[in-house]
Amino acid sequence: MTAAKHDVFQAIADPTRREVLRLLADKELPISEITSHFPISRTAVAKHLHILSEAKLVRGEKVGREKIYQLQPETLIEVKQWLSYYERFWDNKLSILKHVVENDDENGFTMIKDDCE
Amino acid sequence: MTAAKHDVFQAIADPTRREVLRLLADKELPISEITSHFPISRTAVAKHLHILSEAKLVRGEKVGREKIYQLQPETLIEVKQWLSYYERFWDNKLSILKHVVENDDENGFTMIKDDCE
DNA sequence: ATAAAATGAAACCATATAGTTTTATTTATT
DNA sequence: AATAAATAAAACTATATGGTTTCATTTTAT
Repeated sequence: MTAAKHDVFQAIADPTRREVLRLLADKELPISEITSHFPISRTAVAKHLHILSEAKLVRGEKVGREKIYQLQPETLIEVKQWLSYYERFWDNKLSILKHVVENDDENGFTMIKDDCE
Repeated sequence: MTAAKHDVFQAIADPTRREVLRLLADKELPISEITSHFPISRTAVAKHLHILSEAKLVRGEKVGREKIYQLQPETLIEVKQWLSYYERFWDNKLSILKHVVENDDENGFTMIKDDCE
């Protein structure tokens, strides 16, 4: 197959699309419901869904008059594989922790120590 | 800190920039050398490096008349963290293997089974 | 002291991106 | 049968992106 116009990396580059993926991770949803979570038009959301669809991150099925989208999470494995090349640089967990702490307020994560039994 | 114009996800969206990261993973290089690996102008490469720099994926240091760029791999941890949210969908290795096999010729990877002792 | 090397910076260009509004089509509902 | 709901498709817009060429600056070399 020839490479599609949008690949996974481009697809996840947009913050709105990443939010859409998060939504669909919880459950499959029709376009209108997805739209209700964003301040943009339904048409704009539909376009994002097309891009996600091209990248195979999401799959849409027409049911009655609505089109229901669901996450296709396996595709993200491509990203994981790409990342794995760089894991050698931080396969020691300390470097990860260091980075996370240093960027605590930037990344929108609240960090909780994993093994605080 | 306010979000920079380019974040990690946008930075890695471009194939050329991903190749640049690969190059720098091996060793730090000056702009001109990086350029020699691509069919585009030095100026274009410099721009890519600026974007990677904004995203903190690389760091450039001026040494004499050249500017030497090196990889800043910790930043990729942000991507790993983002991905981890979806790991629950394929934390069973079979689904990963399934995906990899099905897309063998598309992703340019040769897969070797990990634990084939 | 000049010339060459390496980069920086500016101006420009074509296309892509992310959004809009408008119009049409399909499918329920009443 | 008529209306409302959900989406599809098209046309348009502003800005971003990825590239170019040209000119200036800084730093070796000869």
